[in-house]
Amino acid sequence: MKYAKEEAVFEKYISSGKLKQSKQRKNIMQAFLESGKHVTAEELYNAVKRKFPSVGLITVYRTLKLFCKCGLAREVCFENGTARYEHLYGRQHHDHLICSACGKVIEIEDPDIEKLQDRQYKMHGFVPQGHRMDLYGICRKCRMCQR
Amino acid sequence: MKYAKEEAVFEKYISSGKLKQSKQRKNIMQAFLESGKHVTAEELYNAVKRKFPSVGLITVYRTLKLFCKCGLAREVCFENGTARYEHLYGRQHHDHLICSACGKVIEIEDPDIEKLQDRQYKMHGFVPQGHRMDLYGICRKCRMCQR
DNA sequence: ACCGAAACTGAAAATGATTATCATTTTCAT
DNA sequence: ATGAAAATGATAATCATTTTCAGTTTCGGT
Repeated sequence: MKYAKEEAVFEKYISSGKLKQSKQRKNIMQAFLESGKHVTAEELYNAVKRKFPSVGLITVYRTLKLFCKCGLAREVCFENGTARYEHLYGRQHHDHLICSACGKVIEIEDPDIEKLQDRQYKMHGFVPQGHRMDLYGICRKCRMCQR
Repeated sequence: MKYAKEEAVFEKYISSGKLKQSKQRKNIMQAFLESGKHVTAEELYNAVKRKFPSVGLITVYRTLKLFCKCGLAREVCFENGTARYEHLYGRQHHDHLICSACGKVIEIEDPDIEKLQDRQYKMHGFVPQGHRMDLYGICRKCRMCQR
């Protein structure tokens, strides 16, 4: 029961709507919780298929949308036109520092920036919901190798 | 010659590569420079077509990519899978405050946040290239109307 | 445990945005 | 003016994602 809390969140969401449980959803959830920082629908599909070959890509898409609705995940899209899903629950919120050359993504946290973001929300009369911040640059290694 | 500087940037880029000028590119550029904050390729296509019905959507796509390469524009994608192009030249850099309910986008600037971002770049040994920050929330108006 | 309505699934087809192909036209240095 | 190189635009292709729909599963009420 490693992910009891996450499962509870999902089950609460399921029962609050008129939704139903299914083994597919359980399998997809398990694979998602074990996955790394930012998964593609397709990547998650491949991970699930290793253990449960019967699930379909379509169901993975649908289930990821559910995760977003219940607050377990968030959809973010980096450069190319493919959506990635990020964990929202049980992991620290973080921003991204991305190397434009090699594509490496470093997760960063900065409480001071968060404070200033809150200031912006207040100034404009917004209720904060969440944010994303991606810093693009060139990492040390790529800078050394010239190209 | 309202946009002389922007045109100069583009021409410099054109001549530095082995590229060529064309009336389509001029027309698309004009429409882009007159456009609002964040245009879709399709929106720009429609704007251009009003004055120059002969240009094709494909050329608009290609030309927008050129604008990105020469530093006049930047591609950003918000929620849905459609890319939007943002002015990079001759306009202040800005971040986004987005209402999740009505979709309104407010442009914000905060020098203090920029400073902290630079600190992050330094801490990780990155050379800064640019960033994007999107703050999601609910605006005052949407909060009032309950839904 | 059984039943049936409602929800879920997965395959195939549809969609929407973007890109590749290619024959034709345009640009530009000579 | 000429010709090579690049640009254009129509069509077709691609890629990620969504819709459709017939068959399957879930679950509350019996």
